[in-house]
Parts: sequence; C-alpha cells; structure tokens
Amino acid sequence: MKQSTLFTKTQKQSPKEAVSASHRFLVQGGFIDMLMAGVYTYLPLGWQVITKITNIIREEMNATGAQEMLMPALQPKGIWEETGRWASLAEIMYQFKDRSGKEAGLAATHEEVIYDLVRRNINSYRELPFAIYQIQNKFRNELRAKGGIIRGREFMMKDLYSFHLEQADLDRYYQQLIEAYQNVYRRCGLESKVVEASGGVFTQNYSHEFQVISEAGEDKIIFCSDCAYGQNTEITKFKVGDICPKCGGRLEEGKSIEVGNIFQFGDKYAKEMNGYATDEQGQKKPILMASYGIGISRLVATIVEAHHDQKGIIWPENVAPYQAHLLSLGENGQAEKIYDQLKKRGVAVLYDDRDISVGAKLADADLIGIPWRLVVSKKTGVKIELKERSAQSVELLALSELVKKIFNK
RNA sequence: CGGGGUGUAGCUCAGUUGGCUAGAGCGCUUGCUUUGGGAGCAAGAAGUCGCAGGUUCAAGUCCUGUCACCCCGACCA
Repeated sequence: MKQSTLFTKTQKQSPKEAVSASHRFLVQGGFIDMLMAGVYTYLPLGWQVITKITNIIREEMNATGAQEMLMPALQPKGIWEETGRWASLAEIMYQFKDRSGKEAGLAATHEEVIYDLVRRNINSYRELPFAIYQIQNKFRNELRAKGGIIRGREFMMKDLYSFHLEQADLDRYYQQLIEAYQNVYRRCGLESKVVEASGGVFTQNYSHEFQVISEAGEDKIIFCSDCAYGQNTEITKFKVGDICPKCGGRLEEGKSIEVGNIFQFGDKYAKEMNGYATDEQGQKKPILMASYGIGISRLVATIVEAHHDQKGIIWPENVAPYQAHLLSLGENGQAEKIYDQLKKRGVAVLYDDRDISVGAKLADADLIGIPWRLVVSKKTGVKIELKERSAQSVELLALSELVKKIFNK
C-alpha cells in the first residue's frame, strides 16, 4: 500500500475531545473517525486491525467447533416480548415504529433471535450440542458514550451461543471457551484476567468477565498478580492482600477494561421461549443456552491502551495493520524497488512514498505504530535500515537478510 | 437524566464595553529552494460565525428557542 494514496491522513493536532491514549492515537493516526457520539467509522488502517483481530477470533472459535453465520440487526418486537426484554431493555435498546406503525428495534444483543431460530430447527438430542457465532455491530443507547471506541453506541462484537441438553456438557464447553478467549487475548498482545461477576439484569446466574488491567478502564476488580483469577468489586468479598483461592498468590485491586463477558443461561430461554428437544428416552428436555461475547472495537482500544508510548501506538505484530512500514527519505528510486520486492515476497507493507519532510515521515511512522520500520535513504545505499517500533537501536541489512530475519520469507 | 462547558475556514483556536472588508497556526493549491526527526520563501483558494427567531441604525458579540459535541455524576452483557 502506498501511503500517498491511503484514504485519510494523520493529524498533527490531537482531537480536543480525546482524553485517553487510545482515543487520541486512533483518531490522530487515521484509524477511526467519529460520526456522532459513540459512533465511529473504521478507516482503512483501522479496518486492517479489525480484520487481523477478527481472523484470530475466527480461528479460535472455529477450533472449538463453532460455526459462523450472520443474524439481522433489525429485529421485531414479538420475540423480545416473549422474554420480557422489550420492556426491561427499553432504555438501552433503540426501539421505534416503522411507517406502518409496527414496532421494531436494533440489536442490542441476539439471544432472542438465535433462540427463536434454534427452537424452530432443533428437535432431537442427535442435533445437540452445537455452537454458533457471528461478528456484527450491536446498538446500545448508552446514556453517555466515552473514550472513543471504549464505550460506543454502535460497536462491533463477536457473540457466540452454545446449546446443550445436559448441564455437564454446557459446563465442559464453557470451560473450553474460557481457554479460547484467553488465547484470543494473548494473541492480541493482552494479559486478561478471568473475573467472576454478577449477571447484571440479564441473568441471575453467575457470569465471567475478561478484564485487562488499565487506567483507562471503567471497571474495578480484585485480581491475583500470579494467575488469571479475579473478581469484580461489584460482588467480591475479598480485600487487597487476601490470598488468591486458585493459586495462593496475593490479591490486588485495579481499574480494568472489560473485553469479554460470558454467561450461562441454563434453561431460562427454554422456559421463556419454549425450546425443547427429545432425549434418548423420548422425553422432552429444555435446550440449554450460554452466551459468549467479545467487544471487538473495544479490544482495539484496549490494545492501544496497553501498547503505546508518547509518540504513538506500538502494535503487537499479530494485530498490526501492516507488517512493515517502508520509508523513502530523500533517495532516488531505491525504495520503490524494495517495495516491489517486498510485495513479491508476500510482505504486507505500507510504503511512505509521499513528498514530505523527513521529520514528518518519521513522526507518522511512530504514530501509526507498525512494528518494523524500514528506512531507505542516501545513507543506506542498497541496504535497508531496520528499526523495531518498540526499540531504539537500528541495523543495516540487505533485503534478503531482512526478509529472512523478520518475515521468514 | 442532574451539574458544568463548547459550537467562528478541513483541523486547533483568537475575536475587548455590539461598530466598518471576520483573524491566526496547522492543513490545502502553485512555483522555487530544502531533504535523517513534524522544512524555508513567495503567491493563492477557502467562512450562511451550529440552526431558527427576536432586540437594534448596526449582532460572531445581547435575548429566546433549538440542535450537536465534550467533561463529572447516574447508567452499563
């Protein structure tokens, strides 16, 4: 990708409304653009990051046997009335009348839609268990949107629903998903805590949140410094300094960002929406459900909160918009050749071919935060100067050495 | 929803007790120079002063309404 043709430029000035590092750098670097409070466009650079993250999520979800599909965002009132949530979610859900006077809403979540689909299609224990997920925007009429894409009114989510006839089977899959979630966060460069929390207004049962310790967070948790255990301060009886019940480490308290939340609903939806299947003995049994969500847009912001310095973002390699950032600094065509070579070898490279000052290019490279910076200038001759975004030192390498060393190509 | 604040060029902002042709920096266009940390010089384009109404000889400035955005709180799969 040639940077001269990249849609939207970086901004020299930080947006006035930005109070968090993620908000500031994502806007300044040209990753996101606000349309209204809590509603953002993912610009080409931001979309590259989203694509990397969703691919990681797909790999991990598919590995558990889950299948991907896509449900409607526009939903009828009827199914929501079956569970009583049309009324109980009235404040958070966008609800309106269409021009024939029919009431409808925008998806705040998808339990009703998926359960309606399942009850009409699943009749036998032979068809269970299974898990379905989608990656889609959710709409929530938050009283106040905050912190760029940390709390949006329209935001991207991966939501997965699993269905079982036996509680033990649900428990088994639930544990499997906890591990899959931890894999997702680890691959995104984040250390997550698995935190016990209340089910909020949505379920009486317990739930687990995945929290990343960060000053930009809105949640407060008690967590173990040695393992991934934690409890939300909403429900905890532990105090700072208590012993971790999992590993015996010491508990601490800190602010954190909730990047995932999983719930066991058990037979709640079976009862409310009449979802039953026949077991081996020919008996009617409730179809149990659990829900599992990852806030993808919030995850992007969380990664930036965890990986940045004064100058900009430092993307972990797995989620970086490009693998390498090639900068042409006042030379005569050598960079263009190297760009072609890198493309030929399958390296995803952003090539800064713009006719602007050296300082501006270097500053933009720091702001955008691609992990490997490749500089070609009069000084470098036929070689390339390599610098890792997170490091201070540079080294001169020939193209073949370079691609072998860092891209394994 | 309660409290506080802000809407003036693409962006960040200045604009005095109401007064004449509404400004700056950045960005943008053209030309020349420059080239390892956000370049210099010259010329230029760019504004219904958020929107509607009112007061006044005169409104960016005062009044009323309205819309949008930000911050604190409340809220929060």
